[in-house]
Amino acid sequence: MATATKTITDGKHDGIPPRERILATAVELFYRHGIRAVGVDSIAEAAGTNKMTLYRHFTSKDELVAEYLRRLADKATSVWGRLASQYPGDARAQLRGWLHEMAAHVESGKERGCALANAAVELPEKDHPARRVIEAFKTAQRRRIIELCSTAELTDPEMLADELFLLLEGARVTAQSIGRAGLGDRLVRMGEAMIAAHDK
Amino acid sequence: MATATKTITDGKHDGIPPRERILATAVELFYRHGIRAVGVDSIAEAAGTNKMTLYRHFTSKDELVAEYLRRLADKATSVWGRLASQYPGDARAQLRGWLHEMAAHVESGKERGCALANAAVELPEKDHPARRVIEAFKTAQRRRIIELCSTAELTDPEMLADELFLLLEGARVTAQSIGRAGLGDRLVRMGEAMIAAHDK
DNA sequence: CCACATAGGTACTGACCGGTAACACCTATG
DNA sequence: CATAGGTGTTACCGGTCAGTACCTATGTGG
Repeated sequence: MATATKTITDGKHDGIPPRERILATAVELFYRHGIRAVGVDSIAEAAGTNKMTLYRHFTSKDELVAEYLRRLADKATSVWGRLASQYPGDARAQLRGWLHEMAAHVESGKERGCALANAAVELPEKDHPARRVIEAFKTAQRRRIIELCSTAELTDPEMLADELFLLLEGARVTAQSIGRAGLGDRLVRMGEAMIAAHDK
Repeated sequence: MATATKTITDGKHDGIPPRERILATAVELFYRHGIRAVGVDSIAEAAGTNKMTLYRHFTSKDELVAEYLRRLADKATSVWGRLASQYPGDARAQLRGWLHEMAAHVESGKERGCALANAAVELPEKDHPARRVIEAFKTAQRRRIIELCSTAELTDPEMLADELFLLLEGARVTAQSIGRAGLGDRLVRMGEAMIAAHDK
């Protein structure tokens, strides 16, 4: 089991500091196998270091998990800026761009759902440090979509935003049970139809 | 930890056979705390029995998990029959009835998402016995909704069914991260709007 | 050249996990 | 009354888990 998971940050840790290697490895392993399924030992080893060094950078596994989610949340949040600069001043194009991007992402390769949502399933204890990260991210995400629908001057923006938000959340869970064949295209069609239905 | 989880099937196991008590306890504990978080020992103890008896009825924990999911899948499937007899010959009423029921369920009490979907998140190994149960249930569920939309003579039944299906799947995951305050009402509004949009 | 911080390595603790062996019990049926 | 099958109880196995103690590099800045 230990030898089964090969080094992630590999070659020979090219001057990348251990904390970074550990986090990159955590992103890979936690997402792929689940948080509870991956031990800190496996992460340390796959990151080309050891448990002691891991515990010098993270006070506990729970904290490592929280950091792991924080990292993914930041990455997911960054797309809004990219879309804003890609379609400046065009809120609706940004919204549709997000829909298309998510649809492609859901259907592509190694999708295993939203890491934040998955973590919420795996960690029901409501005082877990990861909980704050998850709730903050999802709430912000929803707010952003509402705002986008609003500035795009679509009717009933909050309802449309919820429809789109839940549609995509649903798609990402469902991909894990039913599968993701053709899901991307269907997602785009449904999303576009919802947006069109809220055109003024 | 052992003493923390009190007996589920309690009073004094009123002639209920151990297998039944174990399964009932598994439904409770697996759903509430997650599958990986609950040991077979806890289940046996909370069921007022012990590990040996548990293993006399289930060949492994994985099999117990599969049975636990099978039980919930059957229960969820049974509502279709109930709705059919409640609104005989009226497919659209059955569909709307399902929507309302799910909305109420999502907002109510101790919702922690769909047990089947949660299990898919917790058990990514694709050869796990639970996987077959999950996939079969979700596929059948989707098919049933498509068929209902179809016989209700709504336009583009497959797309509408997917919209409703993903909307509710999304709602159940989201309830675990953002929370479920007011979600039921919003769910009904969105679902009704989707159905209305597919009226001929 | 030394001091100090950071990293790697090994070995350990104590708890828990899934699963099994051996044995005592209790009840129902012959 | 005898026997048999389902049940309860205890103890154990090997493995893994999160977390820590301790010691040895290695490198960097004074």
